[in-house]
Amino acid sequence: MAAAPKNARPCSIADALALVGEKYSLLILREVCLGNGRFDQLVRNTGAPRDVLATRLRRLVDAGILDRRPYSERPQRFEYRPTRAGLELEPVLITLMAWGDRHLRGDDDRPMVIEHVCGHELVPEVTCRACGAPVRHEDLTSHPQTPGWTLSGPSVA
Amino acid sequence: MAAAPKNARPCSIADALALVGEKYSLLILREVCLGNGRFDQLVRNTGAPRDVLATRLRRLVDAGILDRRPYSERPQRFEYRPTRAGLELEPVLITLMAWGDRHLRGDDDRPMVIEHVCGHELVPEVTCRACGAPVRHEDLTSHPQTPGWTLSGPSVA
DNA sequence: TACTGTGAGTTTGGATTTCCTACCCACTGG
DNA sequence: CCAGTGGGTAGGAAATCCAAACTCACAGTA
Repeated sequence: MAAAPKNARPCSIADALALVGEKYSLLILREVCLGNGRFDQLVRNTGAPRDVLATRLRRLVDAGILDRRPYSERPQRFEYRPTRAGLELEPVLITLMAWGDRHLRGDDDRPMVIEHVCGHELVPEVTCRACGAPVRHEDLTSHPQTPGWTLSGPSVA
Repeated sequence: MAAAPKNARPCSIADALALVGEKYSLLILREVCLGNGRFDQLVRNTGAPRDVLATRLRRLVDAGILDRRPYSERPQRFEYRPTRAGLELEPVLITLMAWGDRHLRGDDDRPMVIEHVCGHELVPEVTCRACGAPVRHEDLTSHPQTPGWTLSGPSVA
């Protein structure tokens, strides 16, 4: 998943996945968002092999999704924290988690529950900013913007 | 990414990614949601090698995310369409696409624009169903539910 | 009848990635 | 001095990916 597939539809989903779609990347981001940004915590909590973790961390830092900051000189120790771009990816994680809770588990064995400041449990909902309505498939119309690509595929081949 | 990492935090994000986190899976779902559910369209539009595509399709059908239905007998031809579970994954794709548009591109070269029935361009926003407020990192508190796992990691090791 | 094309895959063999175990280094606390 | 912890590397085995070729069934044309 290192690079976006070639000759494929140009798409920000593909681009985003090329960055964060590799195995463990989103789990790393999850832990970092939970405040667990140290190497060994990440190893324990994500289950990633140490070398893979080191590679992913470099990539995510390069991509501007994580920030690597020292929390101790002598011995030098670093901790990873989400940048603004990283934090803005959190809603994706939350939405995915809710999907997994709903479709892959019973409603009663969710491994994690998120509480919102409003006092209720967070049930995430993707809405249209303009009208506030929840997004439903039937309410959407897609408009490709790339010359040569129609809704159904490349027009010139 | 075939299976969820072992010894790692139990988590629906990990479970969901074990299903749809493999390379191309989400791009396949994107195309299927756009209505492009035929094998050769998927090959062209996702850029996936044919064998990988065949493997992914089987997996997604088994997982109940896609439905494989004949659209022609003689010759037998099949087409893939999203199930309800698949459609409910669409908001994740849309949120991810918006993130990619914002962070990986200029606002003026988005490859695809989605229009909402309300007449405006869709700008997706993840909100709290209870209070309707957009989800912000600072407003959330996570509560692990699994014995042995705290916020920062396994407590018993 | 033969000839060409299409849809939906499967097969093959090699190139990449990932995984896992072990090791290394710097330091700390006892 | 010793064991332990944080943050990595090294090396080979295992899994995955990829491109291209191949299959099979049928359709259209001539």
